[in-house]
Amino acid sequence: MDAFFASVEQQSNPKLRGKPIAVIGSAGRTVITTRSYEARKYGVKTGMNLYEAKKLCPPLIFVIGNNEKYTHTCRELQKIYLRFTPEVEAYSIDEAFLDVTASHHLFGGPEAIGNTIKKEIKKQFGINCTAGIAPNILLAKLASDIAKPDGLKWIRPEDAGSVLECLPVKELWGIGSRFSEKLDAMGIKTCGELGRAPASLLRNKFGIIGEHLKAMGMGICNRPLHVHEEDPKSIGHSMTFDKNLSQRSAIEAEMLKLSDMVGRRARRYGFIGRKVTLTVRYPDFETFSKQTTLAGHTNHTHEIYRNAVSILDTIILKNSVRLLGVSLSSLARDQGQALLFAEQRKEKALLQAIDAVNDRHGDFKLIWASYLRNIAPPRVISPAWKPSGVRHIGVKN
DNA sequence: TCTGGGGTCCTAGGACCC
DNA sequence: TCTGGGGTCCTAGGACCC
Repeated sequence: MDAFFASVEQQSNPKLRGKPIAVIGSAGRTVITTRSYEARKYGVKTGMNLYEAKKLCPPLIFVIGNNEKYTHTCRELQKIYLRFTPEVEAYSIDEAFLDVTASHHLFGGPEAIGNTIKKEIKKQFGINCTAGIAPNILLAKLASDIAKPDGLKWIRPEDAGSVLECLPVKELWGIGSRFSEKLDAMGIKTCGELGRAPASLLRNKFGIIGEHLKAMGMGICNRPLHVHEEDPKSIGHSMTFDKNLSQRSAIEAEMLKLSDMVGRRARRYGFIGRKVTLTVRYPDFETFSKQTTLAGHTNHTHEIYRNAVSILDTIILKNSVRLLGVSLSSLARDQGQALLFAEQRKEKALLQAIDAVNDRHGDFKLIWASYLRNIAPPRVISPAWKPSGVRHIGVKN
């Protein structure tokens, strides 16, 4: 989708159409999540703080994101894609890969599919999207980037070389600012140059990734579509506070809330984890994390919390805290293993009862009193949200 | 009205084992 | 008259993505 969150907002509120708008979170400290094409002309970028954006674009209108609208639209979009092929990977909340190798002839070719999907989305939701067609997803992503907004581009195998020859390496999916700087320092600026660079040189400099880089420069990509949701590697939550925290009690209350959110999501999707990671960010943005490995797996709120606190006990905080994060990793599926101790069985029963209440009446309806004062309004949804699996968070089914 | 939140993968050093 | 080679797991940090 083109400027997905912003387009949805402009569609649902006609007064916003044709104007520079930016979708933001409701928290005190928030950034631009998506900006309309009208705002892009002024140089407003994703990740910018509001002050900076307003300075660049004085008429900019801030709109607090509405997660339900975006997730609902996302799910409806999946239905459209599935009319053309079962091979659909929901890559993020506004992006999907469709493998139409086996089905395109039924619909008049890939271009016809792209155009039909574009029309159908425009008709149903009033929003624009861009389709990229190519022999692999690296080039399909590139094609859609080139064709944005409201476009359709087909990079045929025989055209890949000429498209890539003069393209800056940074334009490729997987090459960010760091790699592009390092490549630049080696005299490699374009994909053409990257594709021709000696494999040994890239390997010495970047290890295994160096070989991937060369392949990318040549437009080669063998990544298959992830049609079926894969088991997650980690489940985590983090939060930037409106005001930096310095009191230990306030920090612990936030850690309990984050541990509860993590545990609840793990329980909902049937995962247990063996590593707990605590992330801390200071006001100067220095950020670090520490993790601990548990004796066994868990998804119990207080076991996650206790381990996070034990990590905190090993840290001498040198300043107040801007952000805290709690994450559970080394995940396994919860096979309902018997719990050894009566205390654990009791806690499990308690958590099941709490989860049942919250499933029925909404998140945070039944919580621990120690973080009662910490319930913040929901943050704007991560664009990496997926319509199924554990990334499906914070929104009612 | 200074800088969000959700992830994945890779690296490199150290502990530990046989 | 100096100290191998194979491996696993753990940890912290960095790069990338939406």
